[in-house]
Amino acid sequence: MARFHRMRGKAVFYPMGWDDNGLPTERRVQNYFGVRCDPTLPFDPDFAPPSDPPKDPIAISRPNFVALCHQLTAEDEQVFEHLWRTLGLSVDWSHTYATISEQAQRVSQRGFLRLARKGQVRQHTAPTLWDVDFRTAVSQAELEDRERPGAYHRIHFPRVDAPGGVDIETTRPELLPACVALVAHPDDERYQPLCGTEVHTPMFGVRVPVLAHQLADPEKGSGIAMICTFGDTTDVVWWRELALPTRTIVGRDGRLLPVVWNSEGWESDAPEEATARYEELVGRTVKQAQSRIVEMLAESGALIGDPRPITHPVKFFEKGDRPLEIVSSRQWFVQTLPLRDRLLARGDELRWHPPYMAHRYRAWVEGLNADWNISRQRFFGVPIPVWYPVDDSGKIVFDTPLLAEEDRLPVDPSTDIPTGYEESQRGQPDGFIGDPDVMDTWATSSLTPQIAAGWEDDPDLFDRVFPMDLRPQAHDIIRTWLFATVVRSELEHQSLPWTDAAISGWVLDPDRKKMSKSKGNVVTPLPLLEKHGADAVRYWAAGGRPGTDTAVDEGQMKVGRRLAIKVLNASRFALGRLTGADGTLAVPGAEAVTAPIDRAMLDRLAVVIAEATAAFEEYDYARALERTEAFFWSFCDDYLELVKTRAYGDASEPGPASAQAALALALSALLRLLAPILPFVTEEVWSWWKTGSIHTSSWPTATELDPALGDRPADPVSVLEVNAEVLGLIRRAKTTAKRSMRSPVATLTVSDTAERIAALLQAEGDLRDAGGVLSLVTAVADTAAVDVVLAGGD
RNA sequence: GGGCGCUUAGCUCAGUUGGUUAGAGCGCAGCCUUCACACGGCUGAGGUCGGAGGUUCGAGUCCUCUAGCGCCCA
Repeated sequence: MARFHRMRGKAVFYPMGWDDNGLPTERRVQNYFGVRCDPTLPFDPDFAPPSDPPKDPIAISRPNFVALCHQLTAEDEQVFEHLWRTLGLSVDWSHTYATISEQAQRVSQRGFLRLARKGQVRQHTAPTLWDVDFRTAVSQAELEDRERPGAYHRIHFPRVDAPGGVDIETTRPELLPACVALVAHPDDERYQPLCGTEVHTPMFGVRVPVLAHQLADPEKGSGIAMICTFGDTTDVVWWRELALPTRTIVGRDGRLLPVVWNSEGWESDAPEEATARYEELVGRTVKQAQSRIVEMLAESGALIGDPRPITHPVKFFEKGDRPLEIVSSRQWFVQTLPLRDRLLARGDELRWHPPYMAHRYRAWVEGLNADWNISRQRFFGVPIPVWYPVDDSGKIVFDTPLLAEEDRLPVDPSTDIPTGYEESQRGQPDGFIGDPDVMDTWATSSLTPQIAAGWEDDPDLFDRVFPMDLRPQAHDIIRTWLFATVVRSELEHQSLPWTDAAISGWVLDPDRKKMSKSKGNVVTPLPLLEKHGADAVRYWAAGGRPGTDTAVDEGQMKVGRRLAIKVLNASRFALGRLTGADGTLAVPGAEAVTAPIDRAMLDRLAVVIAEATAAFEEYDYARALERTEAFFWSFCDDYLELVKTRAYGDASEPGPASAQAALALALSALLRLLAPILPFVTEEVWSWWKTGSIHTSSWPTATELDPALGDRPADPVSVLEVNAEVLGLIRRAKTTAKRSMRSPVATLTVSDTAERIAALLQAEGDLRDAGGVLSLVTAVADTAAVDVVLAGGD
């Protein structure tokens, strides 16, 4: 697309960006060097990673860890740049950016501070999706559901003030100590009498109310559920809407936290039993705690019947290995829920390629259920540019954060000092403390248009390129990269960040399976580029229509290579005819095109140019290529064969001059039509007879053929098509007779309509030469027929 | 459960507003090597368009229902 628009005369701004901050880099660094980050350790200026990564990771300080991240991403970027250059991406490498660079950090932190001052990013303590292995919060956009085995456990809750009780069913019995209420649907007659009463949690003796809420599903389990803080996102909704207390038992490491029963918030009518029971659970992982509590529930008689196995969707961090927990923690949130309508309008305003991808965006925005949590408890990322005062008792005052000044950016609050303080006051009473978190990687990559365009650093560039024209990306990150970028642009500039989004599919393995490291079916591009050549690989890639997944197909790469070689050979022929006896190029002017068949070929070419141009304008490079390629093959197979003999003639004769002029016009246009897809072979051929790069030449237009075609309308019956058809029949006759294509035809008899016969005879000489026809007989008839009598036949 | 996409020759896919015998490439078969191309050329065989019903003079192409596959969201 960049090459097409550049040839159309635009100054194309096409930077490359490396998104190198974030978890994937951390994980790669851990595995590559055999280290892990322990932020409590001091910086070791002499640390060097061992040459062989040890089995047990070495704990290193955060600055050491971050240094290794920078080192490895720099190496990886070299590899990628080499790859993209080999592939022939026409990137302006002088505008390369990286999301961890100082400039990107400055933009990212500035973006954060602008929102913070407007109150559009705020911190508060809230139930947060939490990965217990990575020990970080994650956002709604990073969730995925995975089907996992589980079981419904039926548990009896006795009433407090009356005999009897109620059975609930839960897949998370280990959260029983965190139960804060039971809930049933308000219309569920079975439980209406219970609503407003209290029950005891079994074994822990905690009084919890029975409440009604429309989200309780009468069909699910026994129709009444226990609300725990927090088992899933529905618990969070109930907790918020029913104003329930919080009883947190799952820690950030995924293990059960200590609880003092009968202390405030943990009131129990059976504190001794609760303490004894909980003793057995504390410190265990969620999974371990579950098996133990089920045993205890069975012993105590509270478990009714056997657990009933089911398979159900469980929420995971997309990069995680264990189910997410929900913990209450202090995080920074970008407001997205109040923006929903504006974001939907922006989605409608954006031009999507293909258009149906707009549905993905709409579904995502309509389904938003939480503001965007951008705090991450990780190490390699852009720091949140905030400190907090510490009061005289040593307590952190979160409500009055100290925002960094914009002219100081980028800052790292863990080493930099807020204005008005001294380093000695860090962590001290009446001092300050830095926010320890970094931002979600999407919080920075959502600003890539601003980073690339030099927002506030280069106003001239920014004015010229923002909003941009095109975001190219795959469909899996519509809800993250695309969505987040729209959010930030809306908040900061009240506009779309780009007018168009071209959404690609995935590259699948040769068996049409999704590539994954764990399956071991990853195909890397460089060996394919080395084996088939960049033009060939690009040809295959260009066949992947927008939005459609495409399997790696070496067969298609071979076809692409054949096309490239064909371009070389056809060009060699055409240019050979345009070279005079003295070896210099001699191209007759366009007005020399007089032969009807030459004009017919150019008529077709004019249509192809229009079609390819329209397709590229719609970002449909696949269609543009298809149209051009189809024309090119028939150009070679039929037109070149028909005019070959004439083209060898003397340029001072009208016939040869017409053919040569037409060849030059067609070759010039064809090379340029193919240049965006096959940049290397077209540039090579261009250099044989033109000055300058084909990639800065002008895109072909139908009007450039006007000097040859005039304003004459295209013939209703194409001289080229009729003659190509008859030539095909001659070839068939020769093939059937197992004769060489050069063997002569004694008599060719063609019967057809007067119109088609007339068209045929417009190129009689060419047809005779190409088919080796000694005698041509034509007849006007209602039934079309072609009879080929080969000479010297047996 | 809601939504989106796909289902056309052995394989991968085109078929734009419904209109003459449904196209391409790969693969397959056969033939052809001086004069652009054997890292080739030519020719050929092979589908009635997932299924059912409907609208229409006419449907792969519009509508309804239905099956299977994939994806997104809940």
